[in-house]
Amino acid sequence: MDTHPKHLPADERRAVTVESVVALAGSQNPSEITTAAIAKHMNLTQGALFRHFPNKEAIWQAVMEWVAERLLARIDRSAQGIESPLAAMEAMFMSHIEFVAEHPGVPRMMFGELQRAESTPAKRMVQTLIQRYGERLHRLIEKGKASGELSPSLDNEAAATLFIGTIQGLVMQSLLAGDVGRMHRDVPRVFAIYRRGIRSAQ
Amino acid sequence: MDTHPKHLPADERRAVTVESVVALAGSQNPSEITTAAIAKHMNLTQGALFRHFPNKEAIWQAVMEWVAERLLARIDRSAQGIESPLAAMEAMFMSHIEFVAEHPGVPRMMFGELQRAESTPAKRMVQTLIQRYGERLHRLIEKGKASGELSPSLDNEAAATLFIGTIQGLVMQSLLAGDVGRMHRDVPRVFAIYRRGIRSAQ
DNA sequence: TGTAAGATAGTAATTGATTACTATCTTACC
DNA sequence: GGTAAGATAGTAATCAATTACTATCTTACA
Repeated sequence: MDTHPKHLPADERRAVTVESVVALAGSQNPSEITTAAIAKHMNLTQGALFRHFPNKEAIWQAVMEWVAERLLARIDRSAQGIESPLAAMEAMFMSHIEFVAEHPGVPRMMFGELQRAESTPAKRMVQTLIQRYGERLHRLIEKGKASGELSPSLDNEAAATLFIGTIQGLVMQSLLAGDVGRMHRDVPRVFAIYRRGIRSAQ
Repeated sequence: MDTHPKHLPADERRAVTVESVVALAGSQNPSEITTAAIAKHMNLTQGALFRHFPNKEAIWQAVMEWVAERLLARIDRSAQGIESPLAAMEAMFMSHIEFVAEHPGVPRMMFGELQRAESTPAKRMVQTLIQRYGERLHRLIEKGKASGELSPSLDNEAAATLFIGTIQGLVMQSLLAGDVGRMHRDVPRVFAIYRRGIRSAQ
C-alpha cells in the first residue's frame, strides 16, 4: 500500500498539486480556491505548498501550462490521420468537448483567468493556448477551402472565432444547467449548424 | 454644480451603487471588487454602503437585476417592428453586442456569477435572464420556420445555444485582446456564418 | 558496506494584510 | 427638531506567506 507516501520528490508533488487544483475547480469557483483547500485535498499542510511553488501565482501558472499541454495534445491527436479537413474539425470539436467533460474545472479556470485585468503568467498562458488553437483552425480552414469542402468566400477569422464560441456556448449551457452530460447530447446538434454555416454549397 | 451632492435619497444611492459596480467590473475582475473599492468610486465611506444594502450579496443581486432589465429591454426594443424573424434576430444580435461594448463589465460579471458553485440570488438572476433570452429566441425561430426564412429541419434548442455562444465567442475574443472595438469589426462577419447555418436553402 | 553529513520534504504555529460587516457619533435637510 | 444619510472607528474572520523545527531520503567516504 504505497498509495499515499508522505514524502514525494518535488516534481511529483508539483504534479499532484496541479491535479488537485484541476479537481477542485470542478466543484467550486476557481477564484475561491485557497492554498489551504489545495493542501487539504492532497493531504498536506498549507505551508508545505510553498516549498514547491514560490507563491500562489506560480501554482496557477503551472495549472494553466498543464491545461494548454493536454488540450492541444488531445485535439492534435484527434485530428491526426483524418484526410477531410471538415471531418478533422469535427473530430477536434468532439475531443475538445470530451476533454472539458472529463475536466469540468478547465473552462471555469480559463474564464476566470481571462477576466483578470492584470497580465498574470497564467493569463498569458491561456492567451497563447487560444492563439495556438487558432493557428490549427486556420490551417484546417485553408485546407478545407483548397479541397472545396469549405465555402471559398468563408471568412477564416470569423470561422475560427465561431468555432471556439460554439464550444463556449455549449459549456455555458452546461454550467447553467449544472449538468455536464447535457453537453454530450447537444454537441452534434450544435455542430451541425456550424458545419452548415461554413460548408460550401453542394 | 450639484453633480456631487453629499446626501442622496436611499433609492438614488442604491442606483449609484449599482452603476459603480458595473463601471468597476469594466476594468477589473468582478470577484475582486471590494466594498471599499465600490465606496471609493462613488465618494462614500465603506460603512455607509451598508445603510442601503443588508450585505454584499444584496449589492450583486441588485446589479444583476439591473443587467437583466436593461439587456432584455434593449434587445426587445431592437427587434420591435421588424417583420422578418431573421432580421429581428440580427437586430437582437447587434444590440446585444452594442450593450456589451457600452458595459464591458457585464459579461465579466455574468461569467463570474455562473462559475459560482452555490446558488446565490445573483446567480439565479443570471439564470432567469438567459432563460428569458432563450424564450425570445425560440419564438423568433419558430416564426422563422413558419415564414420559410429558416430551415424547417433546424434544431431550435441548438440554434438558440449557438446564438448565445456566438456572442460569447466574440466577447471572449475581445477579452483576450483587451480590445472592445475589435468586437464591432467582427460582429457582422461572424453573424454571417451563423445566418448561413440556420437559413433555409434558397 | 556502514554511517555520518547534508539535502530534501513536511509540520505546526504565527504573521501582517485584507475583508465584510457593525457600533457609535455627526451632519444635512424637510 | 427629528430623522435619514454619512463619517469614524472599530471587530472577527480569512488569507497567503513565513518561520523554526522535524522527518526522511541520498550520498560521500572510511
